[in-house]
Amino acid sequence: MEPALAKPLVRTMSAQLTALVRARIVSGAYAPGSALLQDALAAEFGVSKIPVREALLQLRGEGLVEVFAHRGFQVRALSGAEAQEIFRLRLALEPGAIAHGAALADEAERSAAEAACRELREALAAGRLEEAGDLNRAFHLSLVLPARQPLTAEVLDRLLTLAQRYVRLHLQPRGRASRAGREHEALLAAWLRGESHRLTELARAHIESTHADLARALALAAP
Amino acid sequence: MEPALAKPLVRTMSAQLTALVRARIVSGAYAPGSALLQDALAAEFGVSKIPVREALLQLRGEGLVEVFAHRGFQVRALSGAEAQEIFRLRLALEPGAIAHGAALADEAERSAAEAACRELREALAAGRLEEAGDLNRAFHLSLVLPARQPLTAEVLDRLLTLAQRYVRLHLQPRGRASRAGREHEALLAAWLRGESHRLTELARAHIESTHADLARALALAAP
DNA sequence: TGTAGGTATATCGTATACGATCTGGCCATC
DNA sequence: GATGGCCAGATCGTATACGATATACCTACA
Repeated sequence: MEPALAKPLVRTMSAQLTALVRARIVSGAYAPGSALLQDALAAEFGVSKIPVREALLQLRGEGLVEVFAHRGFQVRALSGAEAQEIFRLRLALEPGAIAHGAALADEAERSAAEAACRELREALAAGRLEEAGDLNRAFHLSLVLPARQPLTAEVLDRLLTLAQRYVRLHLQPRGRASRAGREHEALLAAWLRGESHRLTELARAHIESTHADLARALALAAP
Repeated sequence: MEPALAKPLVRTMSAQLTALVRARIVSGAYAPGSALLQDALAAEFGVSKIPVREALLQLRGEGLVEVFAHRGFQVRALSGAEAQEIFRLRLALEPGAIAHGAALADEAERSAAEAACRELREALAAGRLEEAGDLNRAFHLSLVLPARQPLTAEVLDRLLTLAQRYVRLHLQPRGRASRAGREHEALLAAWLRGESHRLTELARAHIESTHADLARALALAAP
């Protein structure tokens, strides 16, 4: 994978296509359940089917795409049950990882986290909701990466990416953005101070409040 | 992915190759760090490079293979740090998932878990260590699958697969197998009785003891 | 009129072929 | 004698091409 950890492989077509198609799925440009035709995508991007297939298979591994042998690929459908799982898994992993990150962060990583928080705040203030999803993920990751646990970071990165499609659904509510913003500031402050216990508590509360907002939005949207 | 959840896709070459190469990596037939040449593998299996590439990319997503653009694939190296992470993640996820599974298992799933435990025990008793790794993973999964949390099951399946290469390293010690066997029996008994609290405790203890044995073996093996 | 079977078409999965990229060694230069 | 650039070989990544598979429609028949 590499939703955001992408260091290698950016020199190949399939890697670029992976990033592009992932962005379109996460942003909703490719709707849940819609078909992803290899020939059509290849023609659209001006490449052959092979890098397209490799990209789609990669995204299948990330849980964004579903594949049916000899019948094609489609964007994975959303479901309340999956959302439950994503947030349950994040609750189990993220608070601890953030606390670890706080304990081990060096100066560069600390200012990177501050920068990520600021960029997210500014994007929300400017109403750039399109960027907000990626910036939110980047901020959360910036708190985790200093823990130097690459496998944990990768799992969390995937979960954050999966969560994005759901979070998008309830970003509209007026109050949501400002509350999330306050929670982010508090989280960052405790992280910078290394208040381990308070930090895990804040992280837990933030994930839970996000999930609660989402559950409410889903309940309103779907009968 | 589908180390063991493989329902679809078994009708394609790349899916079969994925399973085959995965088995060879997990069993140690392809040693950590060794190169995986596309042309050589294609020739060996009598297919073209394309399904080979797809299989290797899939295994990269599972964390068993590493890829360097334009330089090829290799079996991922082992490291004590990664082992730490794997077991830390399992500790965070598996006890809860097993407890959920116990609460929701139907009759068929209960006997499937019993069967998986028995097969593992018999393989160990017969000294069939090659099969033991897969059977151990299957047993752990059989406790989790009834929770009907596919994403959680997939994450755990991947972690169990990653763990296999490390566990193999310390399966030799005489006492290990019998202690693991006792732990499995106790785990299964509590699971069947639905003793949620005791169950999570047993699961935690089992994962920790496996990890402790491994850490000791690694300390002995590597300076 | 409803259902089973066969055929056409679209799409997939893989083989073949080829240009692109990397590595290692040789030679020129400092 | 060490350093830096060039060349050859091997390997990779992708385009093209083709056989394989599934779906949908259409026909024949109960």
